[in-house]
Amino acid sequence: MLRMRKSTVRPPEGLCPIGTCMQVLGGAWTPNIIWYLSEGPRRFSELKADMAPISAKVLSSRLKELEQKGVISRQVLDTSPPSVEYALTSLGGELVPAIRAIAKVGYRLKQEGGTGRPAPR
Amino acid sequence: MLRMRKSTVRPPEGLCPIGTCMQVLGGAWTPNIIWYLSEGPRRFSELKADMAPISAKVLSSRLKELEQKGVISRQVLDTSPPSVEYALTSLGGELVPAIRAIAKVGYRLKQEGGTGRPAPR
DNA sequence: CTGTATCCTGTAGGATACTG
DNA sequence: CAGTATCCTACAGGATACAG
Repeated sequence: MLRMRKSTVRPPEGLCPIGTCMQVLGGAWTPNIIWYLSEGPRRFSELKADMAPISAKVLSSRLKELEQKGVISRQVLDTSPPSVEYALTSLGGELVPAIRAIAKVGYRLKQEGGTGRPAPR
Repeated sequence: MLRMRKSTVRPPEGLCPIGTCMQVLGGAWTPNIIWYLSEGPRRFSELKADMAPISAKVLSSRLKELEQKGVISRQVLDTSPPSVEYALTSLGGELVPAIRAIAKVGYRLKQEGGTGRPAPR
């Protein structure tokens, strides 16, 4: 259900700095995770709910990756039942402007829908 | 050769604006294309060379997609042999800051390499 | 030079079931 | 609740060959 478009997101890395970062937000849902965490810390199930049809497996692995890269932090709260809170690290916070920039253009793109005005050279 | 990491890049779109834009720069190499075009118009073979091991097929389809979305323009110059010049449209130009933001964080990410300082809450 | 047509493969990620 | 373990498959994209 909900087949998602795939794409390779790892150009050689040496070419330009893009690759490096795309490795971070290249994964499916990754930008969304950052997005939602930018509004404040959030628990696993909350994120899961936020992101509707994401599978636990994928959410879990994206979170693990991001944690390992120092983009988010994971804190186990010893409540019962146990809950885990994820939050952006300061490094992760730096991604937010980038994400917002992307989102901003996303809007325009959706509006213009492919008008394709020639470049203003 | 040069196996590239794949990832789905199309979260439901309704969730947050990210999806919309990730559809644009989600494809492999796509950010790089924008990146190189941001330095000025460029021909097919130049881009191909810029991006080293990209296959003609992929470059071609990415370019076609981007053109269709109004992000780049394609102009056939009637030289002999014929050459084609690609350039960012004004809309495409708006992607550049986003890309740069991504690139910027890319550097940091590479440097810090996963220090993972806890969030400053 | 600028692509398109095929064929083939790896792998991201969905579904589902199960654990602490 | 917060995951992990399996199994499975669609599809992005590499290689190669060919075309205008």
